[in-house]
Amino acid sequence: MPELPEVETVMRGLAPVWTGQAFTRVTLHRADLRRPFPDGLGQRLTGAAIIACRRRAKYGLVDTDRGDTLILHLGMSGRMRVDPGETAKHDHVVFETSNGRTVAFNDARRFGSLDLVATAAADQHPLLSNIGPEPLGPAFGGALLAAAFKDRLAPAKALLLDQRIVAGLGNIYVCEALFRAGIHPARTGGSVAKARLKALAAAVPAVLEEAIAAGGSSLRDHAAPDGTLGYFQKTFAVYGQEGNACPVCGAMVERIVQSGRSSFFCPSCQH
DNA sequence: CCGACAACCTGACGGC
DNA sequence: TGCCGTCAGGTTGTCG
Repeated sequence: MPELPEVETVMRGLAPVWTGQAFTRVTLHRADLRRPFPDGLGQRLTGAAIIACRRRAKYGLVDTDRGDTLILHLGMSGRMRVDPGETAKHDHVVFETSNGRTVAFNDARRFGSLDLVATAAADQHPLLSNIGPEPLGPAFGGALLAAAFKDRLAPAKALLLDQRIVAGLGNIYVCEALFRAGIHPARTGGSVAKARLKALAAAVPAVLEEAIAAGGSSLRDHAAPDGTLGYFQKTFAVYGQEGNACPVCGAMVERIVQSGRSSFFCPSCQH
């Protein structure tokens, strides 16, 4: 569910609630999500002060003054419920902080995860060590895409989804970025023209920035009554638009399945 | 090394 | 109303 813009929005929402506060209580309602929680997670966090809330790829990182970093992944259905009032079904971990606030990690499908690692070694942790550059950072661009796509027979869709090439893209924003760049999702990486790669290098940060801006505005609205930080409503040009008109040319948006996942595209705009 | 696919788990939705 | 099949934003391991 949450891709880079959603995780970014969640961490920006968490930052003012948590930064500078200490965890006063961490309640675990189960021992695992996708993987077992680290040993002593609750005790190791309790009493620790939060220095920073940040993001790397689709992971949220919470640095503490004990030299530990909590690494959280929202999986497909994870949300952070701020001051939820009552505990709800699938509130697996509840964090209380010294400012009297409560945040519940809710994850119905339990594909999410929590890990606690040394801050200094976080980048070398197996979860993060093989992840490619941030698409909103300086290392991302046409040259990187050209190198990653060169001679590849895998479809462009699969390459953009590969976290080792570029961090944080998921099914939605890959579909949207390919649409903007005019690249058919099934086109092999190696056959994408240089000009299209350049367009793609511009489209990727553009769609992400717009999504973050939309998430930020919905965050200010605090639309969800329980303060849930998760993903936000946004309409997409092609994602989920099968059978609807392409916003650019009016042709009917199509859906194909690649590696078991839906790809949406405009057959007239994308080649 | 590369690419496809099943598996993990629950909920929402459409059809009958 | 209820049951069943299908699908969902991610990641990881296995197989050919």
